[in-house]
Amino acid sequence: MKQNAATAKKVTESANRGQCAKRMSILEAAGEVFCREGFSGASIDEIAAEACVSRQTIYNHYREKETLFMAVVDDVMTRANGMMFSILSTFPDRTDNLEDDLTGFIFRLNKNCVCNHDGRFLRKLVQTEGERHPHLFESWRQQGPLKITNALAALFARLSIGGALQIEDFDVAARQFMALGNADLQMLMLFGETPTDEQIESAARNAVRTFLRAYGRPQPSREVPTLVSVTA
Amino acid sequence: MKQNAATAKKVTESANRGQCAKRMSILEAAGEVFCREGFSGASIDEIAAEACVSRQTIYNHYREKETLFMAVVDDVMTRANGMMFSILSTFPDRTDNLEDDLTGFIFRLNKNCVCNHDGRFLRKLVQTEGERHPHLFESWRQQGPLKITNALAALFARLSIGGALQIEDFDVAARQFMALGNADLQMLMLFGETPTDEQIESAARNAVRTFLRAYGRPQPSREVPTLVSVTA
DNA sequence: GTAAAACTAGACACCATTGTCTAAATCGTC
DNA sequence: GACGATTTAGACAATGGTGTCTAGTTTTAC
Repeated sequence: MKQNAATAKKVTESANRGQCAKRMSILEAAGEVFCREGFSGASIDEIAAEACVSRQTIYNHYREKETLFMAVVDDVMTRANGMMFSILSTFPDRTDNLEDDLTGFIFRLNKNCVCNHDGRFLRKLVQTEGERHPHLFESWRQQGPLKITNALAALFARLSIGGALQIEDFDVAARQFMALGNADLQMLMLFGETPTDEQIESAARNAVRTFLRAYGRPQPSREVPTLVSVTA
Repeated sequence: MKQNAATAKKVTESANRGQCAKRMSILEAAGEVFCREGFSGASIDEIAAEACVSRQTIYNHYREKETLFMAVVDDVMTRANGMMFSILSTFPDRTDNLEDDLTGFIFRLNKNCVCNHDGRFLRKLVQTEGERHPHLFESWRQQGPLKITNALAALFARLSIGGALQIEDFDVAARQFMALGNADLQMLMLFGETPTDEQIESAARNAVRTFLRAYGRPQPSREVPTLVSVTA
């Protein structure tokens, strides 16, 4: 019995490993082609070639083109949301050196969620196929971007109550934080380019500097030396 | 001779008026369908139906689908750029009441360039077909968004030199101004919704308030009354 | 090694679309 | 009303894509 269970498990695992590799290969290739060509422009043959798989295998795993598309969307959304919340959990706790901590946070957010493959793919997908599949992206919107903004607002509220920031509307501040973080990257992304680490870092620094100029408490550290030198 | 020229002109004008109407009707319908379905997904028959025109007429005016697509892109780009510069010329001159003036400016910019039909169409088009036609959008990028940012930066420089703003990097400030203006609208737009005037107005107000908190000179108008009342 | 399962290559019917062609109809001008 | 230019509807071949089927090959488990 024990052996049976063990072998059975081994069988399915092993069987799945081969299948799973094919499935993942197909999903990845399909994502690439759907993203590049759009749903209508993508052909199954092209996907099969890019996945190094026969066309029939695709039809075996995913009944038809539409099913494959859904699977691709689901896959990338799940991955993107997971990454998003993972990054969100690294929001700074301490309030000493808030500028560097926030800069690091938005750098991570941009690098791993906004500018990376999945993020770009998702945005493009939502734009190109959103009208055609409204229900498909509504769930993502609810549990993705919407929750992110809420979570960010809550974190800003904590910092604000703690006295590190002076924010009246936390939701607005959260959206502005995200917007500022993308300000220097939007144009690059719109034209399909992938920003370098240096560009993302610079964008993050600019964003946080302005954000803190608007919402940070009037920095005492910078004016104290001036006063001292004057009085001296 | 005079009469000849006059009649000839009248003839061509009149002939052109009918043709021109058809052309515009086709361009508009094609834009709609290309935007909705993407290049591959759009069918000539669908465009013809939406333009209330026979398929052959489309082929008479634009030799093939690709030509039609180019014409559509060119048309919308020209119109969008014109509107953009028109709005840009309404950037505030005076520095009394800068907050209201900037709010009005970004309201106009968002309403007529970013959130309107052409703006949304162009962004979607660049995203979906940008990879397929790199040269097509490069010219637009050069003489569109890039020039806008430069112009905005120059205008901020003027305000900054005049003492109304305290900006170090004008290019960064210009990009941040645009980004803040879109902060509250981005999510709506991404999902294909058209923001209401109230939403655009509110977004503009939020954006300018934060922008001025970051870059405005420490507002004297708000503290003067306090000082006066104290001295009184 | 064997048997079952998965994969491959290619042929196939079916359908949608592109772009051409033709004959009839419509429009504007004289 | 007549004429020329434009438009229309529909037929048409050619193409390319989807999804099915089959026969043969490879992989995997035992």
